[in-house]
Amino acid sequence: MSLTEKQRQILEAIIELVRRGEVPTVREIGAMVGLRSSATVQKHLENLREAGYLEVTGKSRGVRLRRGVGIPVVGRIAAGEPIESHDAGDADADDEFRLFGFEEVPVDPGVFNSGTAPGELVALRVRGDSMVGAGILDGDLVIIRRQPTVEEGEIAAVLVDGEGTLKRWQRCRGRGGRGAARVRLRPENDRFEPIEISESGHRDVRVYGKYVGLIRCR
Amino acid sequence: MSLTEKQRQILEAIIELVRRGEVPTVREIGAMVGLRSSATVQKHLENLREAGYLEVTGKSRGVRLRRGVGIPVVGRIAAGEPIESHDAGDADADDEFRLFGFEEVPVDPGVFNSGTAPGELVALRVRGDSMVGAGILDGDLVIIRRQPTVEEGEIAAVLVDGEGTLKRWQRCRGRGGRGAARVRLRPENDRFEPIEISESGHRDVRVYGKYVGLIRCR
DNA sequence: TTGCAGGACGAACATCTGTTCGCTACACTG
DNA sequence: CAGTGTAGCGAACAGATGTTCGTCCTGCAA
Repeated sequence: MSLTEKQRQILEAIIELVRRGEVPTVREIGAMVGLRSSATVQKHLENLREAGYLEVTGKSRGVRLRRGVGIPVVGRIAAGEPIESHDAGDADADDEFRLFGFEEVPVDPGVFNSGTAPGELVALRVRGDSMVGAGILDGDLVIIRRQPTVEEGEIAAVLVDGEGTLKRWQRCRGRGGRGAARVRLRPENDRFEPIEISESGHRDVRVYGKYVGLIRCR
Repeated sequence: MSLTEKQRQILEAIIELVRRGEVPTVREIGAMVGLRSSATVQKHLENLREAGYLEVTGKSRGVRLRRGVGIPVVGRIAAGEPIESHDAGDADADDEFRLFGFEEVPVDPGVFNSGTAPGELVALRVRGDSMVGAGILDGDLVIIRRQPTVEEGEIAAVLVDGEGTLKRWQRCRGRGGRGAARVRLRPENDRFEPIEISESGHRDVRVYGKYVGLIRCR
């Protein structure tokens, strides 16, 4: 059951308005997506409601989002041996995921976004304790800003052969300064060994995003 | 410039409605506080707006709270030697504080409240690293649920002679099982020593609240 | 007493807003 | 071709909603 193009447009318009702190009317939503008749918008709203994306009270400005305002929890990530994260490696499903993930932490993304565009944050549940030295415990929710690279020494969510792990990112040149670049994924726990990977090797290493924050609820 | 009783009532009514996920109208607010005329409510809203508590758009359901929906940051707390927390020991200013604190983390309190009544959570900025063993770092924002006692072994914000510190709470009977009860405040860092206090002694020890969560933004 | 300010009421008004109805257009299917 | 479903438009309507106006009451100071 996927959304039509227009339904997706309307849903995103509502999310955009809500992120601005507004509570839209039917006609305002219509104006956002270029629909002149409130009746047309209403048909779409009804469909979105049936699909479970909205609640509609019937009163004025009665459209309520069921998701899309917090930070989506898109899966789990290993602090230890890499485990599969929800949408790892599935770039196509990614957009859908970020908007309509199964679960969401009702936290204003602005808490973790310093001036960056909204919508690029995801949360991952930590499994394992290889990062306790950085104050990241088993069960914590780490906030990851999606980006393809990170700086030397930053903590990153990294995909190793499609499986996610949370480690400190270090890049070290091979011998002689011109050899194959290497990546070292360093844990923050003496009981774990760093993972070293030659980039020209057979293992696939990709930065999924940068660690920008953490939420713990006990 | 403090609020009149009626203004306070109205402000709290709005906060209550917003916490329920509603966006109130002038008349709905009036109904909450027992005012029959929308004109009366509007005068109060205008005053609250001038006092900086609200924004009013003029459109329908156009009342916006400037604070009161997130978790208030009421001060700093030591993970190390006790330091003064914002409203420590000032029970009278407490209610005002919790509603209208200087700063607020825009986080749904429900994230940290499991079934408990809303409004009793505060956030404190951690200073020091005596709790790194529990994954609580310098600069973290700890979420504290206000309560007068905690269970043995739980982490608590404790007031020692009016100054706040974050430690693991342990109660130990004095010699012979009937001696003066003692309190031990145990840090989670080998470089710090526990604080031991005899309850019958001259030092004032009070639990400020229980550590229920943490937010870190880097 | 007079005057004034705060608080409250009810009525009235102009929009705003959700909703409904009828109509058209297009793509697809039989 | 007729039938069906989706998408769109404009008009109209009833109720919701912010706003304004005039009035009344009470407490307080001059």
